Amino acid sequence: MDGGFNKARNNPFASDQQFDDNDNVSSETGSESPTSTTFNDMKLASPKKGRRSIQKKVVSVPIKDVEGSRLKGEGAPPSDSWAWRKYGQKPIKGSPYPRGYYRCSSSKGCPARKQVERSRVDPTMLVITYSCEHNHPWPASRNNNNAAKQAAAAAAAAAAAAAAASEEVEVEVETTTTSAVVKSEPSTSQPDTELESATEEKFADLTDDSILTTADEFAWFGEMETTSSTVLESPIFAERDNSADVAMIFPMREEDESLFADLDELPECSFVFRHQRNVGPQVGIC
DNA sequence: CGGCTTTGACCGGCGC
DNA sequence: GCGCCGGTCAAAGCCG
Repeated sequence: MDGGFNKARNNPFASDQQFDDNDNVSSETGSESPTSTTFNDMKLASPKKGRRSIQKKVVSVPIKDVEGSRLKGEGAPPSDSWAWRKYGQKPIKGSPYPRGYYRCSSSKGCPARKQVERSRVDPTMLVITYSCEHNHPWPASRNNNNAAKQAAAAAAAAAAAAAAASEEVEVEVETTTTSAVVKSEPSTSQPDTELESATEEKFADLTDDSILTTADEFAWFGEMETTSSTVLESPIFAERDNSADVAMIFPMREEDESLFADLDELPECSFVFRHQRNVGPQVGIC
């Protein structure tokens, strides 16, 4: 127990408690709008330990969106094409609903996490907080990059799902290596039940839509396509082409070798996507 | 049998 | 210094 906990303390994600202090839209504040999504670059300000940069994103999703996906109890997270393993649940003070803690299980060592709880201000809304770390050491070997990329992809998917899940999304992210803005206009024709496929849609368009480059450090993400092939091939995507302009924007990776060599210095989970009608590129970084 | 959920306990951070 | 609180661990049980 205690030993295990100490190990957890080595996890740069641990002790992100204080993020809430800086995160104005943290679920703790209950100030998030029912359809708001925020994605903040959280930095560990611990004066004692090495700083880690963690991004946190808060999403509010109508519960009806998640019901039928993987509902197995209160606060069940919406399916976002990535595997999340629940590792804890706690009652939160001030909220009648418990908060569930999930960790990405899509790949080993995936750093992505999320917290799911019902909004105390609107019980019909589910507040999902995605978090991912910056400056997380990447696997040195190329082989391991796949896992790392999957981890990043999961985090990216989380952000993408968050963006898609919200009718109105505005995200601003700044990292040590790049800065980006994510905006998502309300998807007027998107049925609530499509939340589950929201993330997939992003990847779907990626396969045949424009692929742009905003930062070469995203090169690794291009390969992620292969790991998400099943998602990319989802028939749902075709339908969405008309209702929203969704595209993942990736740098092409002719220089994979060199790029991966630099992964140690890259933000852990970075991706670029577009989810806005008739608008420019959007970027989500986890 | 492996993976996931549940649940109680533990620890660190923070406020008072 | 103490207590509260949030986040995580890990054992046990469940499920496919």
